[in-house]
Amino acid sequence: MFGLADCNNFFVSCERVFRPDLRDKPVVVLSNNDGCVISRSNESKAMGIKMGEPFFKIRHLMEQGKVAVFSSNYSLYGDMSRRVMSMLSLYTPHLDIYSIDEAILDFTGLGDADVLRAHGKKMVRDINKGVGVPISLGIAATKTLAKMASKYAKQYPAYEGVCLIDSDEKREKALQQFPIGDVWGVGRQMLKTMTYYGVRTAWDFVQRSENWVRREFNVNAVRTWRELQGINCIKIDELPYKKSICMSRSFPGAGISKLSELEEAVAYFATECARKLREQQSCCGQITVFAYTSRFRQEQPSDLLHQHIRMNVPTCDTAEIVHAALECVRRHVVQDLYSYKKAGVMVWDIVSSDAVQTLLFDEVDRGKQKKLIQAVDSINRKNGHNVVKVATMGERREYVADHKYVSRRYTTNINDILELKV
DNA sequence: TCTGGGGTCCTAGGACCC
DNA sequence: TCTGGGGTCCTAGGACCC
Repeated sequence: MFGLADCNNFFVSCERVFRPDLRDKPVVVLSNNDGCVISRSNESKAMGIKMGEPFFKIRHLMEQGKVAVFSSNYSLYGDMSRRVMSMLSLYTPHLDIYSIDEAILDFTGLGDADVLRAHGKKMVRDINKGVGVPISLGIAATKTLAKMASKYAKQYPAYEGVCLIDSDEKREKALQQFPIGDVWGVGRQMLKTMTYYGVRTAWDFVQRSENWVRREFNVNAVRTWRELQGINCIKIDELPYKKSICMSRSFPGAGISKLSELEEAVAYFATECARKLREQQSCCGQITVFAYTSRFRQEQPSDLLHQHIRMNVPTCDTAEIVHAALECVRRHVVQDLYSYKKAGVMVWDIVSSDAVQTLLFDEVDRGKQKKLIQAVDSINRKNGHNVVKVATMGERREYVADHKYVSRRYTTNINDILELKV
């Protein structure tokens, strides 16, 4: 049996831990640049605020005091996530962290349904008490079913946060009431096809033949189809390292028009990618740079920059990656008449640092380079992020723009710690 | 005026091999 | 009516997830 633990309205819940006055109030958390809504409390969902809704469309609600708004505070959410995960790991011999707010627990051999339910309820209570974040736990024979169960656990308060699917009868009932579009693995495109064929619930879906599923969709859909019938076939890999790393941002206001500004941003993104590569002891073989103008501003000239470079030898060296990224920018004709709203750097074709294929006629002294990187990393670790950096990055420290409603970093910055007045 | 960011996996089609 | 057969590897694009 698997347990799927999902934090309810995670970012909002994190904010509420330090703002108990907002417990039963409508709350939303915004994306970078205060762009759009990415987390909603149940109360804001009930008000009809949609996931991904642009902030400007609901600003009036905030101004009327009807909804509390927060900019995203990833230092806080990341730290709260670590706390939740570390508590979750106490309740299973094996924990797979699936995302910032979700994890899969292996409950194999832990006991019968009653034991599991009691175990799960204790876990949910303990985490609520220990971290302050509400959790929903679904338990079933497959991960897809457990995910479905966790949604039921969230939906019905009587379950006290835990829903268990442990018999064919329960599975059948659960499938019959579950909209097909809410099934894990069914996205927008698949939903369209399903609707066309009159498949409305998860139950309708499993009534179809395997051949039909394979014909209309692909092997992933077949896996989902099997999982819904209790056949375990989705493996969540704990990848030792990421296969691609991307760093990108939207620019606020009119965006960026000057080549020099675009270069600064790209140099910064490339620096961060290189740092993340080294963090997981890996090197990248290829580098992609992209930038584009607003897709919402039809009347302005539009442009798409998309260039990539293959490295002779996989690298994690900041200077080398920045250099390649800037080369990508310079290959493209950047004109002042374009306002780039978003840009980013992606590094991929990633290999482990100790498995790099070297080049016989390599022109770079990699030993020397390595020493330099280590020295720079060690200075930056001691003295702060990017204290030593490539000059192209300019004076700007980070590309976070508007975050007017950001909360304090209560748990990760000593200056932001809560003060109690007695 | 204002519309996020970061990932993985699969597939089709082309280039190549014998 | 007819066009050989069987492979691998690579890549771009599209699907999905949070």
